[in-house]
Amino acid sequence: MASSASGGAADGGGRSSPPAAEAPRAVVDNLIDLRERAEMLRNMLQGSPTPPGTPADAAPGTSELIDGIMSSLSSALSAALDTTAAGGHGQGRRRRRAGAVTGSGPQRRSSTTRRRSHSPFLRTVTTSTLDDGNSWRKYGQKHIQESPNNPRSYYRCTHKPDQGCKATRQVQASDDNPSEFVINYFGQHTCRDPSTIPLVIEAAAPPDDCANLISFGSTMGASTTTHAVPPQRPQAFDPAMFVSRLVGYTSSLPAQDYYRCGSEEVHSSSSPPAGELAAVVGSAGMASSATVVGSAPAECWPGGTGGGDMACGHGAGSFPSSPSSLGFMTGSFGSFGNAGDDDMFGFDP
DNA sequence: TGAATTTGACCTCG
DNA sequence: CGAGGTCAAATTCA
Repeated sequence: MASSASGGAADGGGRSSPPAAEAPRAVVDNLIDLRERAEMLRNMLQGSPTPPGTPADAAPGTSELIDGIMSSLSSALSAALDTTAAGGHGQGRRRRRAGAVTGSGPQRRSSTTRRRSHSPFLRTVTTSTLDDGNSWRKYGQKHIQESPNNPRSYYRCTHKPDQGCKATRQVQASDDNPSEFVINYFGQHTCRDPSTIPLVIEAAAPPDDCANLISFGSTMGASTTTHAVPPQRPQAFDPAMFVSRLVGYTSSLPAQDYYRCGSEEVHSSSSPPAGELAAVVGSAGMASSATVVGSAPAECWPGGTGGGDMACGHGAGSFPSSPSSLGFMTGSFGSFGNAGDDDMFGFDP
């Protein structure tokens, strides 16, 4: 309940006004709820049996309408989250520190601190190397209760100051295998570092022979698992095509082997249930057999009430079976479409 | 000397 | 109130 009881805003400079901080949160909640309902509505419409002979796109207007609604909701949600997270971009905070001379006196940190539970995207990778192809700046380390022996290190994208990239990660040595690291990724890279620029989609549509295939594999010879997507609804919205469009592919590469989006990468460590989509988003230069074992926070994926419908990264990055869910995930997986902006929830068709 | 890391204080959330 | 996440001065490194 974001109770601002603690601390009180009475002290000079105090934390940002509680109502102002609470309002965006409520907006976000409402937007999430709205989007969830829209998604349900679309599922209902798409799930309803269509008379034989009816064109696959029986109700294009309805579908597009809902798509538009959800897109708008995603954008609004993104903006709201941005507002909430940014909190006014308080800068020039000074902390009281023994021996430190602070000219303007201690100022309270503005409410930019957000628990990771509110982050729109999370995936966990177990890897033996800290190098994932991105450049990170360490900004903190802390001993946490659940594993006192392995302090958790906090990294943010090197390009945050200059490009405002919001990607962060937490690195922790594995309890089971100290030589491995458990890395939690939050947010996504919006930076345009040349080494992390994603492959550009050159073709307008994937070839027919791979339209229903999503493959999993790594560039280093890890096992490749191919999952066939049942031709459930031959409608305008083809999940596989959507994923292909999402992550891109090049004509020079086997479309099944590389799915990439931004600089984020996702490996599949296990086979998702049949009928469920999953994708590998390969990171440039990623050369480890990292496995995704994490999942997104529940609030991240409306509709994912634990039933597995929304499973951003859950169980090896499995995708939701619902196209609409996919659409929602799309925005969260990479920065594309609206360049430079927070594409966390938006996607550009 | 500038960039990256360390580290303790500060802040939010449950 | 404690745990976890972030900030930023201090420190280290290239």
